[in-house]
Amino acid sequence: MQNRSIVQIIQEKVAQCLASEFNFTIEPNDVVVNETKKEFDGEYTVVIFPFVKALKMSPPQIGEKLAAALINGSDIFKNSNLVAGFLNLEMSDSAWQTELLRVSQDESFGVFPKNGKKIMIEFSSPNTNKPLHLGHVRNILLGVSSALIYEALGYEVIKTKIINDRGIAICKSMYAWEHYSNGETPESSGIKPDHFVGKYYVKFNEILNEEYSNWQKSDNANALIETKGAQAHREDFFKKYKNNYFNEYSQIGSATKQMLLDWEDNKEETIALWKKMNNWVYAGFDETYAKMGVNFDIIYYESETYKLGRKYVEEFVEKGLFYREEDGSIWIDLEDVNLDKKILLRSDGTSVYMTQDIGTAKQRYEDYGIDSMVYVVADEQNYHFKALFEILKRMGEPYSEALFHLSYGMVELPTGRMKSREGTIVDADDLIAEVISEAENSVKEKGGLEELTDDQKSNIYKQIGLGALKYHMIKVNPKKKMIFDPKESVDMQGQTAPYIQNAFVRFKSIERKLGELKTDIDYSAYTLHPLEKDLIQSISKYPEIVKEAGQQFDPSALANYSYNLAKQFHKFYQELRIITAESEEAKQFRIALGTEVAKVLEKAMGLLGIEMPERM
RNA sequence: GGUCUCGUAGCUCAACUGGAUAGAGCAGCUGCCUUCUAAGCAGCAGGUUUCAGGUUCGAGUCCUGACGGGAUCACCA
Repeated sequence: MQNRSIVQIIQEKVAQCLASEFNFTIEPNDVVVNETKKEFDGEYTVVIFPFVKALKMSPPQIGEKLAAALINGSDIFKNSNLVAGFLNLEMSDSAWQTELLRVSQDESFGVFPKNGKKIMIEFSSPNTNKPLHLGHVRNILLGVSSALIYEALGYEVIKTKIINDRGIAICKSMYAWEHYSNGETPESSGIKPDHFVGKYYVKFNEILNEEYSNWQKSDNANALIETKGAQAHREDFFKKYKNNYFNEYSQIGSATKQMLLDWEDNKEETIALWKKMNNWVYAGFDETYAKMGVNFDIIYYESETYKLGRKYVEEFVEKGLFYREEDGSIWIDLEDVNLDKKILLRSDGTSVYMTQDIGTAKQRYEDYGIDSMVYVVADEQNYHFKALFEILKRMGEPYSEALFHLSYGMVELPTGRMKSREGTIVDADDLIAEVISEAENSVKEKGGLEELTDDQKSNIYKQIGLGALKYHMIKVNPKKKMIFDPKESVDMQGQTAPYIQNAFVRFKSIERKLGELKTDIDYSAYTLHPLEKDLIQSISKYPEIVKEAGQQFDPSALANYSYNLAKQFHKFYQELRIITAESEEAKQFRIALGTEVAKVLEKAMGLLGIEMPERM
């Protein structure tokens, strides 16, 4: 990127005038320049209030003098008006022309120079016992777009996921498959392999539930109810007791736990089964990732990282940062920063979640020498990450000031939270298939693509359907929990990706009709329409939006920006002619303007992982 | 109960991080296709920003309290 934007120039002029007229020094960046509200004349507004105190003058006094100085001192201002403490500035046509030219000549507009820094972004991070669902989709979209945004900001980005491939959950699927599948495989059943494994996870729970409800009628259970005095609320009691039952009484529970022990002992056949089933899951996941356009630079497996933190914990006990309880367990006291005492190693010497995360963080730093690290994880883990970051800080890790938890709100349905028990989990593959087929219906109903090949058409269905889904999820500020209405996710009207894509497509359609372009038309004396100024103003601020989206880890800023730009373009398109414009200057100017709008739309949506079709 | 977090139109979301009369979309109602793709445009209607105080030139945004949701407080991950 090169040169200064029109806003930066205004800030500089204001700072200069404040210095020359009032002998007041201010950094140009600190001058507040807003877009002027529609009901006033002008395009940019300088807020005077902040200077009032320092200058000991009233807002009108400052405003009038400043306005006079600005307009006399430069030909970029055409006019001004002062309302209360707001100085509204009307920019000259030549200023807008210059701005459009600047944008169009900047090959890397909105792409910042390489800054030599490495950032690692962890997202997706699934368990291997069931397929991806709606919650993962939000996570993945945030991870992907954050990665793209940081690349545009000049970082070297390393995308990673850590797969939870071990533990009791996967053993459940393994157990159920071993005992109830009759050797069925994804190939033999024709089921997508991750769904296939998920099917056996469900199967396990069915069997467990059956076993449990039988047990509830047993003498054992009755005696237990008696001793706990829970006769009055039996059902409630059993609901809460399920985990205890699994650990203490259940037949398949103990068989599954044995499987986990065998796995830890590296028992050959258990490992073989584990690998077989996990590989099925990975094959399934990869299909889903491919459909969403996701890839990773490095994958970490918990089966490999779960032992990592232990030696550091021991090391820092010696340094006095952690302490050992009498039973041998190791802790850190974080109560002085409003967190609790956290356990870091169990009394039997085995690791907990926190131990692994400490080890993995150090491992990643050793692997890549990263400058910062982002964890895309739902906000239910806020507490955990606060504690983790505090611990790494106290350990004096060099990257500990550059850790960020991209904490996002849970996805809920209009009927409430998704519950596997109630079968309300929205499956990622189903959802993707549905939005694509909805896009297909919509295109066919509308017509106009008949001359394209089947491949081209199916590609367009994907671009529209996936665009709609991705946009629908990413337009919401990540921090907020979102209510996902499946009906609305396939909408193609209003604030949606297809609306934005359509603005792009409309201009592409014009481009195709233009034929050979005359490049020698001089439109520098052309008088701009207000709608054209609006568009230039919007395009101009695109780099700032990218920066903001990155700094705030908020891709929704780009989603909203894209929508507003598309909306302005649709209005422009509706009210002004391009090919049949009133003059050759107008035509050329509008083509130049439309070209830049289309480019920015494509870039902005690109940073959200959304593609633009040429036609739709 | 402790800690954190959220509360904006019937619904889903914005509001440039303290700036002007709080904006969009959906849903509802009116208009606009022999003219560059109507997945569009123009318009109507919809609000005491949960409530009560405070801070200041100025508060949806900051502080205090109340009410109402959510998350979390395991030798689970």
